[in-house]
Formats: sequence, structure tokens, C-alpha cells
Amino acid sequence: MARRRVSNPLALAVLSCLTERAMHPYEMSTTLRQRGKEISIRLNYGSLYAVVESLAKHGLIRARGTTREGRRPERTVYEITEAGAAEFEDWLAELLSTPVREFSSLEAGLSLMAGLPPDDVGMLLTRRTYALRAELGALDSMQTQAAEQSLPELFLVENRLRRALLQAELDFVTDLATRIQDGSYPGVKLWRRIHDLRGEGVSFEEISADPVRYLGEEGRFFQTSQK
Amino acid sequence: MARRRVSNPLALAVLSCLTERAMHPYEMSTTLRQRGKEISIRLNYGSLYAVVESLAKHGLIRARGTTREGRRPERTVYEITEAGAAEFEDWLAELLSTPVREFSSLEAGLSLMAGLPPDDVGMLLTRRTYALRAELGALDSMQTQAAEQSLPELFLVENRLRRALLQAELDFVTDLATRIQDGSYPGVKLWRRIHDLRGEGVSFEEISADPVRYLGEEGRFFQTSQK
DNA sequence: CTCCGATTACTCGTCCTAGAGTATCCACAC
DNA sequence: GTGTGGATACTCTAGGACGAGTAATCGGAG
Repeated sequence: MARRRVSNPLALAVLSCLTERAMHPYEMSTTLRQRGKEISIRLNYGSLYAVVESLAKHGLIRARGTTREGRRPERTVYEITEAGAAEFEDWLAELLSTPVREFSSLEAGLSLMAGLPPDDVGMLLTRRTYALRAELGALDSMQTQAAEQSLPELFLVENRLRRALLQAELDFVTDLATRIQDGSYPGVKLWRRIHDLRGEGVSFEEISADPVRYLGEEGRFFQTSQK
Repeated sequence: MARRRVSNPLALAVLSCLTERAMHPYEMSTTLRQRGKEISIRLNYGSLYAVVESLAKHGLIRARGTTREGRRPERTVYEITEAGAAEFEDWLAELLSTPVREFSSLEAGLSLMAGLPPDDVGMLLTRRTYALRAELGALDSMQTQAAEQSLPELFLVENRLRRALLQAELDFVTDLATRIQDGSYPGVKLWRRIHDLRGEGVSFEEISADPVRYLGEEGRFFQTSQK
């Protein structure tokens, strides 16, 4: 994605708007908002105007002219160019066909969770399951609303994806929390022991200097893992 | 998350390192890399040094002194402060317990997919399923390797999460691709019709100006959805 | 012994992003 | 008629993120 001249996904949304008809930036923002796309694509004014300017600079869109009503700020109306239409199709095709590494905050949290004692983590993850269930409920009621307006499912596929991923996260977190709490997740004993020792004033450095003494045979992997 | 003085997740990883022992920044980077955390937390030098400086400025870590070997660049060794330890626990607790809105590129793509004809989208999504399967395979073999080194599962939970989410994405995309291709996804007919018309030179503006004429009764939702 | 590539340890400049701020207009209440 | 809230339509700028670039050292091959 780094190789695109304009890499902010908002630029793709801009191109998508201009595929339908010429617009000025503020109109794009309201169009996107009204269609609920700002849930899937980060939209804020600073980025919008920057992205529009950048697209214009690279010849993917062009200013068609400026209009002014009364003493209001000028509105510059843009239209898409042929290069822009091509870029739109190519970029969209790439987004759909090629998975990219993404960094989620839960993943970051899990990767460092050993820094908190297991009981705390169990509780925190349980709390997360409540929040996730609430979000799922909200998504579902949104979907029902859309169905009532007979909006074809197609125009809200992105919500279906979010639902599926949220559900998978909920399943994963529920299972993990339970298994941390009942101690059946491999390594929890070791983990608890380390935090108990630290509570007794043994520093992490002392433990890792002589893991077998503090942790028993299970601690042996420390030696290999420390390179 | 905006309310944290230092908001880059890399800062959390830095705090996590310093919880174990004092280090200089470059050592943090190698430690994190060796433990595979750079897969879950974006790590690059520019950000690392910026983040360390910012943590120090806010009193969450402090320089313990600088050492120098030969004419090599100076190394500044940092240690965590009490405020930093508190921030670490609080922040980590938040990451684990509170879901945050995240923007994935697939979601962005899906939200705009109507801009490509359905047959193309079906093919692109199918291509994605191959890539996803390959990624799943790679993750699994990584996990096997870790198990061989008897590294407790706990220290790679983040990979389990990634696996679960990848699998959910694969299931979703597989289903979506099939249903777009066999036409059973609601709205595909309409979608195809619109692209056919555009192929015949009818602009999107003309269609949305008189949807029922071009699309039949199914096109009626256009009128309501256009505000 | 000297040359090369890898490793150590950071610096720098550029580009990007966020979102508060500004200024105008309109509708409607009081 | 005047105040108030909500659209409309941007602008500005501090702060982040990025990753190529730099410069020293070290170990081994020839």
C-alpha cells in the first residue's frame, strides 16, 4: 500500500464519490456520512482536504471550477479523471484481494498481558466480553433498521464482516478468560508464580538469572528463550 | 486512547521492557524483536526514539545515565519510574478490557465494493481466500515451531487471536464470494444491472435520477436512500 | 592484513493526521 | 428584532509516524 501515490483510504472513498458525479469536498463528507461509510473509513476534515489536494496534484481528480454563494467560503467542485478511475479500480481490487498485516490493540494487549497477574487478566477479559456483546447487539439493531428501509444487504456488507469478526473475538476472549481463570491454559501456573514472587519482592532479574531455582523445571525454557 | 499522554502502543512495549530491567532503546528493539512482539506492535526506530523521549518527558521513565564504548554513539540507559509502572498497568488493563473501533482495509474495500462489477468482486474475493489460507498455514507452522522449543502457549497468545480472526475472515469471505458468484446474495442482480447500464454508457447520475425506469421496482430504495 | 558484510546505535527530514477553530448563513423561538 | 443552535464550508498547525541514511565497530574470508 505504500507504493500508492495517495495512501489514505479516504482517498479511495473520494474517488468512489466522484465516480458517481462531480462534487465539492464538503459534499463528499456528507455523502459518505449519510451512507454510513464513515464507520468503515476514517473521515475528518483535515485529512479530507489534504487528500483531495493530493489527488488533484497527482492528476487523479481535477477541479472543475469554483462557485460562491453570498459571502460564504468558496466551493471547489472536483471531477474524476481517467487516471483516477483506473486508480480507483486498481486500488479497490487490491484491497479486496490482498490481505494486509494490521495491528489491533487487543493483539498488542495480549502480547504483553504477562505483565499483569493472571487473575487480573481473567477479570479484564471477562469485562471485555460484556462490552463485545453490547457492540454485537448494537450492530444487529442497526442491521434490522436497515432491513426495514429495504436497503439491499449488499450496501452494508461491511457491517456483516464486522459482526463476524466481533463474534470471533468474543468466542476467543470468552474461552481464553475461562481457561485463565480455571488454570487450564498452559503456562498459567508459571505466570502466577512469577507474579507471586514479585509480590514477595523478588525482582524479575533475579528470577531470570536462575529460573530453575525459582520456578522449578518448568522455568527451564527461560534459558533457551533468553537467546 | 487519545487521553494518554503517550498514545503509541510501542510506548507500552517500552514500559513492558523496562518493567523487567533497565535498558537502552536499541536493546529494547532487539528484545522485542527476538520475542516476536514486533509482529503485534509496530516497531521502527524513528518512533522508538521519539516515544522513549516522550515517556521521559512525562516522567514515566528516566535516564539512568549514558555509557559509551570507544567512539560509538552514546547509549542512554533508561529505567521505569513508579508513575510509569502505574501507567503500564492501567494502560494494559484498558487495552484488554475495552474494545476500540478499528479500521481494517478489507472493511474499507467491502464498503466501496459496489464500485466494481459483481463478477470482478467475486473473483477478487476468491483470490483473497487463497492468500488467507496461506497465511493460516504460515501461522500454524510458526506455532508448531514454538511448541517444539517448549515455549508455553501463553507467550504467544496473540498468535492464537490472529489465527481465530483470520479463520473468521476466511469463512466470511468464502461465503460472500460464493454467494456473489451464484447470485444468491441479496442485491446482486441490481448491482450487476447498474454496471451493465454503465457499460452501455448510461451515467450513474441518469440512473439515480430515475431509478425505477432503469432498475424496476427494486430500484425504488434509491429515492429514500438519497436522503 | 585488509576488505566486506553484518551488527550496533541512533538521527533527520518529510510527509501525514487529527481535530479544534473560524466564519457565514438560516430557521425558529421568545 | 435578537438570541441560539445547527448546518455549511473550509483552514491551520502542532504533533506523529516513517524509514532511509549515517557512522562506528566487529568477525571472518581470502
